[in-house]
Amino acid sequence: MARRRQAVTIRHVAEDAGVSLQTVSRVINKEPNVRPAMKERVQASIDRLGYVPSIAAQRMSGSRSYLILAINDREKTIAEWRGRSGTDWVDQMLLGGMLTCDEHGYRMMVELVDTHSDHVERELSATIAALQPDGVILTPPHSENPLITGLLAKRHIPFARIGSLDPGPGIRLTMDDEHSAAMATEKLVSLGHRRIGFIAGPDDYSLSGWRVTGWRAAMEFAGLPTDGLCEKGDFGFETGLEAANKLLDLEDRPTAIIASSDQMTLAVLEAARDRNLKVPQDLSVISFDNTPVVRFTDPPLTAVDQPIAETISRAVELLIMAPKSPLPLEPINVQGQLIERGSIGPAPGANDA
Amino acid sequence: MARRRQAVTIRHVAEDAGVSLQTVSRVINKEPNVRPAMKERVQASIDRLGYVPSIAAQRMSGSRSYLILAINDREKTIAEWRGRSGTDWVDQMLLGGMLTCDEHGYRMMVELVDTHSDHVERELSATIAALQPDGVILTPPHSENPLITGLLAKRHIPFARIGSLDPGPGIRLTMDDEHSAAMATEKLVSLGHRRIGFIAGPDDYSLSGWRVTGWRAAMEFAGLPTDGLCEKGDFGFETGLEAANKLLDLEDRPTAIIASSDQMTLAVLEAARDRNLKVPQDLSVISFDNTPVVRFTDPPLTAVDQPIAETISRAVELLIMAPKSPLPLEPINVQGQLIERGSIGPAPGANDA
DNA sequence: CTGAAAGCGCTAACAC
DNA sequence: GTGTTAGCGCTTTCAG
Repeated sequence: MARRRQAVTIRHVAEDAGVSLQTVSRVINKEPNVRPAMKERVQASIDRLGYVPSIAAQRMSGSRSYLILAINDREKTIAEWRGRSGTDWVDQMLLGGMLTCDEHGYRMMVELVDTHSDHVERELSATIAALQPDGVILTPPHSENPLITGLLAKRHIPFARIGSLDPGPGIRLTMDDEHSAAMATEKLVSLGHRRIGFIAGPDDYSLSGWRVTGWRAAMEFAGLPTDGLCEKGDFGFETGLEAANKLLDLEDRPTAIIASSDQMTLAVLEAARDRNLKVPQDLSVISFDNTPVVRFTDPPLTAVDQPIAETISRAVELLIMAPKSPLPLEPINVQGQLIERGSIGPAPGANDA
Repeated sequence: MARRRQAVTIRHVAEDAGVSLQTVSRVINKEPNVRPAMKERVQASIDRLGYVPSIAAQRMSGSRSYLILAINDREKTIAEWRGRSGTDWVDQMLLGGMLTCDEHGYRMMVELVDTHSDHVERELSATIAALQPDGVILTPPHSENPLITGLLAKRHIPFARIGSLDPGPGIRLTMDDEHSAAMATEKLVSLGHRRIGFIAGPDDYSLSGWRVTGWRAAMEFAGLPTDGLCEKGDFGFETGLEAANKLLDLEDRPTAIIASSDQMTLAVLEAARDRNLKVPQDLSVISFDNTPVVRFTDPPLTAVDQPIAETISRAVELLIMAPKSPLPLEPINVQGQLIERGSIGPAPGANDA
């Protein structure tokens, strides 16, 4: 390959504007101590020459890399891509992350990391050494992996933990899971449902617990029982089906079910079909995620939207600002909305068959 | 921000192994002229110290950046993300691209570029100057934008053009659109259909034309007419609906329709529903793309799968090899498959109402 | 086969 | 306010 050199460097700009490299550097980095007149002259040269700083060189000289790294679970992400499940988590991350990075002259890179591997640390160290990101976004279950958070903290790399409230370093952002679950539950209560089942996510996601808490609190507030009405899955279809079957096989079966992911809700729909239960006439269903698939099921799913794009956008913003303003210590809550579609209705007047 | 330095550099490795920087560099880059014994010693130090080269430094000293850039249409991509349409084009690109990059120690970055803007060149130049990618993947409609291909060629940056057969620089890769369309058509013909409509994509995508060609050829081969049976959309739902309506309003309306995207096929389904046409009893439907949504429609869609992941993977591989082995001049065809689902059936015995 | 020197483009630290 | 100097970590010459 031809040894590619930078077409136009800071040196060219300096010569063109008749100033020192440093002054150009100051203008690029919007540093103070440059007279407006000079600044303008330099900027004019930059524009005319079409100069753009090389991020490699910037990074080399010890400044920022203008790179934000978003880390996702390797196995899960690949499985979703391969299965073409329609989960658009990564897309929404990119939507929120890339656009916000753009605004600040940053770039976002996505990395897949295997949490369960015993060499997470080495893997992550390698990535950090190679890329030198200015900030890292951790998504569950990485957000609560002490090997990862510890490494980042030790390296003094600002990072955000999505879906984690654990004390410790890093910005914590949640999508207000407890409140969302309560909201969904209240909605069903207001429709007259009294037996509302809940399918929780796996324990290694903190938000699984928060959602259960929200559901339970809303149920108790309404004076309704929760015993035996909570099953658990791993967010996937298979386990969702098992959980749904258990709930629907209860003697006094629920007239409504909230499931902690779209895939598990798909399973609820299937379980209902198997029993000739009509949704929403015989069974109301509310989902979590609001991925594209919810509009295509029969009936379309009422779902708690996860504001992924906005959450990542907030995270990016805080990470970029980190050098200037310290990271907030308090968790940040980006609230989700309940998007109503056809899968919920009034509780059936009669009891179950 | 704390001035972050590389934790362990090539210098540490050199000292640890008792050799010169150069030798370490040679080992890293798998260059010849290193005795196996020495190589092993150095590699041992690398492993022990957990050394990873800084890509910034590598890039700086004029070698590779280990970066492949994948460029997508800005407006379209953002619209799809925002609309949560379930299009997983970007995900499939990442699936194929990231994993293949990984294997070779490369990284893939996704960029959104606005083709229709009049400053594409400046925008792209800036990105290239900042990132210095070793290879670029162009997706339609960028693949055929001479401003872009010209710039890349001038800069001697290896690039791949997905979905383009135009002569000129860059590797050309297609998903064999003509053949796929013919295959879909033949399938319908074999089911007894004689009036098979086609909804083409927009003209600024070459592959739109190839698909029409494939359909027309198969129809002619079967001795069937095509007049008035080809409408056009922009891959989106709205225009798909218009096209579907036109076809279904024909006096001698088609008993089968092939549409050039899943979104347009969704529109065909809706148009059929509006007319109380049952799919597949009254109307058979075949789609292009095979995005996640096709499994959730009623009935699920028979679709031509676009092997995006594999195509991007091939492109990445060739791009990475570019310095060693010259880019192939001939186009590369990655063949798609027809995935059969419930939306096709035998042609109705009687004519239309 | 191995090593020493020079420099990539930029910014930090310091002088003026 | 502005310029000068000295690297950052690596690879590329070019010597041995």
